[in-house]
Amino acid sequence: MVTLYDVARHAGVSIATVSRVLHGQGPVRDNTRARVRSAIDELGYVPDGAAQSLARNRKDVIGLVAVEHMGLKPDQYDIESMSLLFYDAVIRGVELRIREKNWALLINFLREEDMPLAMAQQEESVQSRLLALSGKVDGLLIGEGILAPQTLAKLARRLPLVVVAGDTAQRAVDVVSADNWSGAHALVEHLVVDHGRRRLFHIGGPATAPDATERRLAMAAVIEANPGTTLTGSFTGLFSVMSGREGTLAMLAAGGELPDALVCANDQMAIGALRTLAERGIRVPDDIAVVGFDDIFPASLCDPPLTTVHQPIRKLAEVACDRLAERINDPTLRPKQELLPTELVLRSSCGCPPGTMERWEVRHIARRKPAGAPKSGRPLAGTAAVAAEPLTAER
Amino acid sequence: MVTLYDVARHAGVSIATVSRVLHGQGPVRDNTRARVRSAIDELGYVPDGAAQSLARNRKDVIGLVAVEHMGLKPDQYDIESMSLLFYDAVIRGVELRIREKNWALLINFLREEDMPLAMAQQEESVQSRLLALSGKVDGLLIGEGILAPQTLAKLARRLPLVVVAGDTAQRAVDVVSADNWSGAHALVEHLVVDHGRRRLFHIGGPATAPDATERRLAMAAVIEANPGTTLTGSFTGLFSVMSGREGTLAMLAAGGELPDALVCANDQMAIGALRTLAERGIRVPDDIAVVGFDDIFPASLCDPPLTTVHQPIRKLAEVACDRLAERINDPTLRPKQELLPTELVLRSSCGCPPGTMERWEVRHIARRKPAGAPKSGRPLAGTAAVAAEPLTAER
DNA sequence: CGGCAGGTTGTAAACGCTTACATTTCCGGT
DNA sequence: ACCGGAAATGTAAGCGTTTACAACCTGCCG
Repeated sequence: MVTLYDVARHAGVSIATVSRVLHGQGPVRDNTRARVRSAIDELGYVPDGAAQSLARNRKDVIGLVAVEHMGLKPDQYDIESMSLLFYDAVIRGVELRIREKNWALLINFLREEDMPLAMAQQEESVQSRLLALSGKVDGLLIGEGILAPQTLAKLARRLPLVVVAGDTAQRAVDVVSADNWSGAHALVEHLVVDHGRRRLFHIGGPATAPDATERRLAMAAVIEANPGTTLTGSFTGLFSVMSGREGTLAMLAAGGELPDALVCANDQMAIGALRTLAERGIRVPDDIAVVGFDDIFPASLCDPPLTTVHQPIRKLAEVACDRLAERINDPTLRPKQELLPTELVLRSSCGCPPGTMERWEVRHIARRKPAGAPKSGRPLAGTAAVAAEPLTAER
Repeated sequence: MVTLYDVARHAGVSIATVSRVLHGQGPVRDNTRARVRSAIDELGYVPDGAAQSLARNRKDVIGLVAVEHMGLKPDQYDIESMSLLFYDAVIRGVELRIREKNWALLINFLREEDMPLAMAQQEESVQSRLLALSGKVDGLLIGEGILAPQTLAKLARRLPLVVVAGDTAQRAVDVVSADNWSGAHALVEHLVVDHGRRRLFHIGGPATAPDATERRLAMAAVIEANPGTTLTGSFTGLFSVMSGREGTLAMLAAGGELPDALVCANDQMAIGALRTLAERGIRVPDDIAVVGFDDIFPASLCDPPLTTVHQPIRKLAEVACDRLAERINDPTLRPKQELLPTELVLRSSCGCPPGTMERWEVRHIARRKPAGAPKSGRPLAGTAAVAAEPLTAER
């Protein structure tokens, strides 16, 4: 390994001078600089990142922790077919932003097998993974509601930390999220008010996902605000295409009259639903409307194109990075929670004529706290508002 | 910041003892261990990664450099709609593998704006980015044919390095790729032999992408081997949905009889083609067959479902990580090139009856070197075999 | 009771860099 | 020539770990 000393010796100067040349600061005579430069590339010298970090007391690396919901059996995890797309876009957005700052990005996935919130032992293992990670970075971007709030707060005390796409009710840490509630509210309202769909079925996300909870609560709010509208049933999925299929099958198995609309907590599940309905010969949107959330790439490709809510992922990433940078600069900052506006994307799976496809920015809607909002220790479970309705297909 | 010294003082021992407790090696009396342990979590101590790396002389971090082809204008880069999916899956696969080794993953995207191979100045900037990166990692996984072979070889001399999805003709470095040639060969042969499609149009990938070149050459080989088969034209795209659209429009603009089949170098472009054809009222596969490559998630969702070639991405990632680990252990190893088998995925866009959808593993096909194989300095351009055919729509 | 082998703990030297401070060199003005 | 000060360069002290080696116990045997 070539070190500063080698370069210095080769150029006949001291290591301080080499360092000065490397960083272009401090006065160096032109011909010295030239000598050092040529020594550097003759030897192929590259500064050691670890040593630099140690000396500078900063690493210029931030970490991103993404959460992945998966089937119960670890071996069901099928990378090839299950790009979640949301975090993929977040990763790209973050990378795009931090390269301007000359930082590097360390990524880490937390899969559900890693984090059944129930099992203390595994929670421990997640924590130790995060601690190890935290030794290698200057700050952490952390997805969703992986960790119990107190754990999060504890981690935040040790390390600059911004929660991405998490629960903005969290007041002890920085959070940047899309406005899931308003988006979902606008979406369901569109179904109910504009298309007159009254009988709704919900395929929700995992209880551990705060965004899924937001969407569920928004749906409940619309139902409550529109007499005559009912939730005919719901199903709790894992955000996967397969979950969408299972939820749809559960809905059909319940028998009775078909609901007017199927509201899925994300696009993957909506896609699973579309395919399952197509197999059964059920027409969308004629027999039943289907909507998703996220506006992932394939959403515009299905048949019919999926009405959904667009998440401002790039913006999300940018804001999160900037917030993290601020916090790294000044760890004493008061935590902020920021909600980014979402957009309704009307395609035809909701009943809109094909080609509507305009995007409407969803204005933030002042959110009325649901009456039965849970104040429990396990945060964000918050199914209360919906669970009050009869559930025909609960898992 | 809490250091080893703080812990040592707090526990009334020396830093060496604390270090021993941390790593469970070297004999430590039980009650000392307990004292240290409790000091550690009272103080919330976490070892500093930089200092560890420096002392241990290894970083336990590897880098992944992904290549992204994009529109000419940087601001066309639209994260939300343009997850490339291939590297997303690679990232997941790599992360899954290296976590077993307790390594971390540093990711870096090289976008085309970063690397117009023509412009020496920018090539410089890419190199400096890679050098900076190389100071922070123990080894590098590097995508595709980003760098000129000599640059790659130079980098490989400094740092353990494995090329992922690159050109296996490269003999100076480790390469792990899917067998693009055999996959594309089997796919096109299926169109020609099984479905009797004779007049083919090609929408290819960027000249800088070795996999695109492989696919193009395989197609040329099938055409050459089957008299009566012709290439009616081709278009060079950027692997994006939009490119697929443009290619299709170019094909249509050329006028004359519609080709029998449209062979796209990846699924995104095939999807763009499908949508464009649908708009024009052209039926697939009745009027024209369309096939893609990669088998990304949305490929099974389009209408009609896309016949394509499945890439063993997870396997690719695993093998690449293992190879890198070997090389890190022993940098003197002779470079190996490995080709992973691909699978034909027959859906209905090629003319197969719906529901065929079996996967056939594509056996490796002994590849006959194309006659006009370029030995030029600019590697992998290799359009020769196809360029011999008349091109109705070249860009 | 001395000595010795283990087991246990402490000391100090790296690791490769940055940077405050000390030292030398250079230059123009007298 | 000489001097002062600015410019250029060198010296050395960290940064927080790991780890070879030295030093110290402890208890047991002779």
